[in-house]
Amino acid sequence: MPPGHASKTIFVANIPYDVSEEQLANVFSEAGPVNNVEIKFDPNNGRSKGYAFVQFYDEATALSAVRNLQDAPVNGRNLRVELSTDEPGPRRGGRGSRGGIPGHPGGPIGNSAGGGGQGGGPGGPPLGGAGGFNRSQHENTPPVGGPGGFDQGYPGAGGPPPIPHVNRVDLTALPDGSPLPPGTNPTDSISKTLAAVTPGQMQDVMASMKSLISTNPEQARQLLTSKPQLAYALFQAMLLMNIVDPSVLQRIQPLPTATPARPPQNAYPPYPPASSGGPPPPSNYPPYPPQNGPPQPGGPGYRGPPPTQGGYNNGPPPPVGYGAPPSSGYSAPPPVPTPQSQVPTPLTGMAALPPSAQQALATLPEDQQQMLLQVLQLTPDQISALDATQKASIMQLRQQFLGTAA
DNA sequence: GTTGAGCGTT
Repeated sequence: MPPGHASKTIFVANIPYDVSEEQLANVFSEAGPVNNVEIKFDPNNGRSKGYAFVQFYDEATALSAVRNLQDAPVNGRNLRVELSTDEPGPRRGGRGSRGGIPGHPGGPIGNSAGGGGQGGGPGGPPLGGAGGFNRSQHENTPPVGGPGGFDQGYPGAGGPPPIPHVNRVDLTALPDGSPLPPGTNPTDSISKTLAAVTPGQMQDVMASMKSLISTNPEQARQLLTSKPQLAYALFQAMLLMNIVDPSVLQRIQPLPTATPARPPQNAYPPYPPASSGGPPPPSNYPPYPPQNGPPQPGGPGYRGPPPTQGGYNNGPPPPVGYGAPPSSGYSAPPPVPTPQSQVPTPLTGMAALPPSAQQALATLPEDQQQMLLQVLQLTPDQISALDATQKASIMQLRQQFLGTAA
């Protein structure tokens, strides 16, 4: 590398064997947007070699990571963090397009790992999904919002001293909420706010929240319960970004007797927000990095069994996707009727559908069947009350399952 | 435990 030109990649050693790339990404997203994480594995035993390369989008962030995350404790070991000296071998870059991720041990990690707490990328195709991070080794457009989570100081620039490795959020610095203009409701206000946020900013916020949750869960809990509007906004953002499947909503039980911490006015508003003139949500979210699909044992990329992750995600995996979206790219999450309002569960049942639609539905998991049934049986009045994005989603589903959009 | 891999060829 040219002299004076620092690397965007840092070398991280002393990583516990059971830490996943996602977890590392969480840790290092503290310094700024992370482009790629590669833990090196021993091909013979599938075990982590205890070191990794973390690539950022720019040198300043890499330096910040070295400064701020030096000796950061992760699962009981203190990370050693340095700028990486050597570039990866000459094989990188030019070659890797022949059916699969070349050589990368994307397998042993990334299925149920990670602080996200939800396995299986909902938006991604069930097979052959892209890796968890941007796999490109070359110049990559950094996320909007630019580098840096904190302390972009260069060495010697008189920056602040490295901060300790615990996320601290000054809860008192946040407003409890601001009064809404008359005639607006919290739901729309949140939607509008989200619509004004760029995908890059959204990703930054998500990364920060994930990081907080994994490093300081108790404070994350306090934050979310004391600012329910934030919790709502984050969840809606996750829907927009395809991080969670809308069917998750149907599995959320309303708390029996709610804690006092609830959204400011009415109880949890339904998603999507009912009519009202709010602008449709931004539809340009790239598919959020889906989890690495585990390679098939015996397949080219397989490097042995994944290291077991402690404690995350022991529940059943969520269903993948919503049944076979026909086209590529982002499609807005189909509106999910919530139990508490609007769709009075007109479960006329499968019988009301044409046989072909019944067959298609039968291949889906139970909860998706129910969701689709509801969507497919919306009345024209109900549909016309939705915004354009949602209508489009419904039309697409109806076209797919009923053969007609009307 | 501490600086990255390896079937192939348009």
